[in-house]
Amino acid sequence: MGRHSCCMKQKLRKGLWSPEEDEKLFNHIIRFGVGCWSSVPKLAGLQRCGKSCRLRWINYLRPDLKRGSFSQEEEDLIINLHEVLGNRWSQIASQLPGRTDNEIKNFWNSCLKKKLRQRGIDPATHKPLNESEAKEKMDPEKPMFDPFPVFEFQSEPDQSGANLNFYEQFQTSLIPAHGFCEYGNMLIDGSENYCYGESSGTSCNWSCNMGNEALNWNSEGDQWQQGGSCQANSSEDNNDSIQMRNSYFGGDLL
DNA sequence: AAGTCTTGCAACCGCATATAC
DNA sequence: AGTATATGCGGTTGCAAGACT
Repeated sequence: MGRHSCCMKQKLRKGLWSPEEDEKLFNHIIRFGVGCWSSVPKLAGLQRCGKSCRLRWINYLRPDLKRGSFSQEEEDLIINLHEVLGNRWSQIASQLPGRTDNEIKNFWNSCLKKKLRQRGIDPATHKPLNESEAKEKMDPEKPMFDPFPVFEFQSEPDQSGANLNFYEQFQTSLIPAHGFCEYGNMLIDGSENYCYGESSGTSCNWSCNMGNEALNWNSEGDQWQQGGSCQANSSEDNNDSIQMRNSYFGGDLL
């Protein structure tokens, strides 16, 4: 026996919304704003749970929603973002004004997946299908997409000096040639060479300006700041390499 | 015309995280 | 610090409409 949903507990309405319910919810939020979703149904006179009201507003009633089919630009953007972010629909949606995560998720599942397969691309890995299949056969245990990729950066220059610049290693390792790379809460646009944002929780501040060589990261002692080449602080053990792990869910550097 | 299958979308469910107390 | 409640997210389901036989 599973647990009862909030609607079951309170014998609230479920299923499709009627035009009357839409009107009540819309009018309420236009007049009073969102406030606390759990109190919205009561105040708006609806036999729905707050969760249901929130979803209806976000996915359907919001005035800033863009209606209609996705443009080619939006389609390309979704594919590029999905390659970097995976199924993090809300983050993808945040890059497409007027589109909801639910809408994008549905569009991906019903349309884009098919299109990519027709082009011979595996929608899960964004790699050619035969390559993905071959890898799968070689090692069926190993997932195709590693959600916790580990990147290594050399803080000691190699013989050619090619790794002198820390952020260039960072950029080469993490950022696709074109498209986006998300690192924690930061979003890097690979084509424009910039990033922004800061990680969540207790620490981590970011500001990168790759084009003009500015790079700051400050996380309570562990820090790399720079003007030119990187000053990498490996606080734990002064290893020759710095290992950065991208936390898939939380976004903090470990 | 009627029945079945497929597709697209709206909405629900359960879980994780954030916030309040 | 621990618990309860609210919110946000992604996966999944159910249904209506169109396509197909």
